[in-house]
Amino acid sequence: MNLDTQLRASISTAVATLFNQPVQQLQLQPTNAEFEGSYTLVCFPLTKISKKGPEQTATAIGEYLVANSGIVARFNVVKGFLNLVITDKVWIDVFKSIFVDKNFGLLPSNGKELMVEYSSPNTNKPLHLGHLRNNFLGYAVAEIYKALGYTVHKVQIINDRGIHICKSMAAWKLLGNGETPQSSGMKGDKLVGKYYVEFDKNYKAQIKELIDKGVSETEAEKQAPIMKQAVELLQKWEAKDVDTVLLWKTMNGWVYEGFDATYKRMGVDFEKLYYESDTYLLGKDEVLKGVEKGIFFKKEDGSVWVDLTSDGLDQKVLLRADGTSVYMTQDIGTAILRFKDFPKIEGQVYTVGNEQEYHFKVLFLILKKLGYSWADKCYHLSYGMVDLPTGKMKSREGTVVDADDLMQEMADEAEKQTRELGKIEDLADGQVKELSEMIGLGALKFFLLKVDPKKRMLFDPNESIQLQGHTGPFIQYTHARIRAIVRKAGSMGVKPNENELSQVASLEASEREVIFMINNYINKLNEAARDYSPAVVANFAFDLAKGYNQFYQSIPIFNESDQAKLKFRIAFSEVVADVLKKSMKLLGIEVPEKM
RNA sequence: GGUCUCGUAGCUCAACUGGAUAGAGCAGCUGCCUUCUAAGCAGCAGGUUGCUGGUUCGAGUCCAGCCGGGAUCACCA
Repeated sequence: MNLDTQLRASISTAVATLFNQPVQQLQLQPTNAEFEGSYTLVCFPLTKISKKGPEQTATAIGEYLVANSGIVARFNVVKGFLNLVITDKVWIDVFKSIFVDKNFGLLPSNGKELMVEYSSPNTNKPLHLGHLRNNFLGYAVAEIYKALGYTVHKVQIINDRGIHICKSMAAWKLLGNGETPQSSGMKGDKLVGKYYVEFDKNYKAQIKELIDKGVSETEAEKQAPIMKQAVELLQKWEAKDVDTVLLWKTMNGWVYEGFDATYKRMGVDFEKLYYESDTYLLGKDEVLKGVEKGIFFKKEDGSVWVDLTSDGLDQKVLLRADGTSVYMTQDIGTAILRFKDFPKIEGQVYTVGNEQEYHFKVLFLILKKLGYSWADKCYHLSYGMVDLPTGKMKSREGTVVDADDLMQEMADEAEKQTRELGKIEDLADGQVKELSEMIGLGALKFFLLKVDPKKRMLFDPNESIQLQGHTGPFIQYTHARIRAIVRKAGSMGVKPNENELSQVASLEASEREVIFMINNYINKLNEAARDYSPAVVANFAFDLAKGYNQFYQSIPIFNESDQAKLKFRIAFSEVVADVLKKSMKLLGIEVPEKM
């Protein structure tokens, strides 16, 4: 049985026996480093039923546990805090059960299914730093749920239609001279992005020209020829004009080739792709049904609205006066479609920036009003913006950090630092590249994931490229160093086995602490899943690596003459490496055997 | 203006959801490589948790009011 639950059960029995009262909630927490013990019971809440002071209550429980539980060696009481020392035998048993469990950290299927949407870019420009946070977050959340036994469907909706792509198309037609990724050697998404920028430049120039001629600004924005062409392309596209659709397909195709390369390097994947061009007409029927049922209402001009004022929100349009859909309508339709495609999912997670919080609040309310019970299980994984030291990223000011460029810079920097440290002598060329990629991306992913998703964060390039301290490479390094120990043990013929582990009589403090952390791994995964926060896992991995390094530095493993202890420490090291690897894997970060 | 959100060491972030003397990393200073990888470890220094009240055994955390950032309130997506 799990030590946690065992301890809780013992305490419950103690309280029930001593005070003749059932317990409600036990407040059990890790003991602060300054006191002896591993678990601490907060006794203030128990004084009501014990009818004694906090110290006496704690002492009574402590004495009972030492006498009866079989797992508590001794205790100390500081104010109302009961610090419990668990016997080393119990810790060794805990470790043993983890050591023999080859699937430790991976729960068996719980039969539940979940959908996670992330990425969901527009197809008119390349992916940037903001998308990286989005993708790493969505991917990691999906992986964390998988580890907890869920079947997870990763999806995205690609915004492949609309005025934005028509702008790139208009500029390409006008200025492209038939340029293609092949003819220019440019990555497809970059090429289309280039024409999006071209559009903007020309558009601005044309507006200025018109204003100089005395046209008003709002009028100039409409009259600019290049904008007129973009709008015309959008209309033609909606009318399924053959040439326009062909150009649209071609240019989107370029973008997808580019995206695929970027996703591959990022290490993310998707089970199913939804395209806005397929779904943008969905939802209208649902809205009309809603009107019949009286959930929505129609205004005189024919537009359809939902009234959310009783929920503290506003009125929101769902169909325009001309009967066409808006973004919300489409999202209603897509949500319903997804539950038809995957009937067993119990909910959806939308990984979308926090500027759309209002939108999702409204969406989920509407779905609930329409009678879909799963609306309660839809969650907007709302993450904060990534700021640069210079402020916000702005495409117009050219301060956008490109995803491909950034990944390359990280890998280059990793290689540079690896060379400086003189660590590549025993590696072949190909291995250097592979290692640099692993370290560079590890640094980047960890940097973006270690922060609570909900909070906006600062991306300082100089800091992100750091490979020491609170970083991914620190954890990768710890893993590699442990693997070197395990290899050495193997070559010496030291092979730990289950039975010998019990021959160890006592543990060092650093060993106890690390076992405590490993034993807490599943709790941390649950916490991360509950909060949709990979940062919990990232910080767990960091703490574990740090804890192990303290052990490593204070105890020279191979100096140990006691064979049982030596073998225990090899097994112990192996398990730490394994848990580091597994937890990092959930973040999409690989760990090396050597570095 | 309404709603939401954030404010913690010089900087970047934690704080197990109300618990003990608020912790890490970076930057700064001091030690530790003839023994398993120093991308490491140990230590020093750094704080009125934006401000003022309130709730209680106990508040960075909950409530109210200020101050200061940000987001959002389209027949855009």
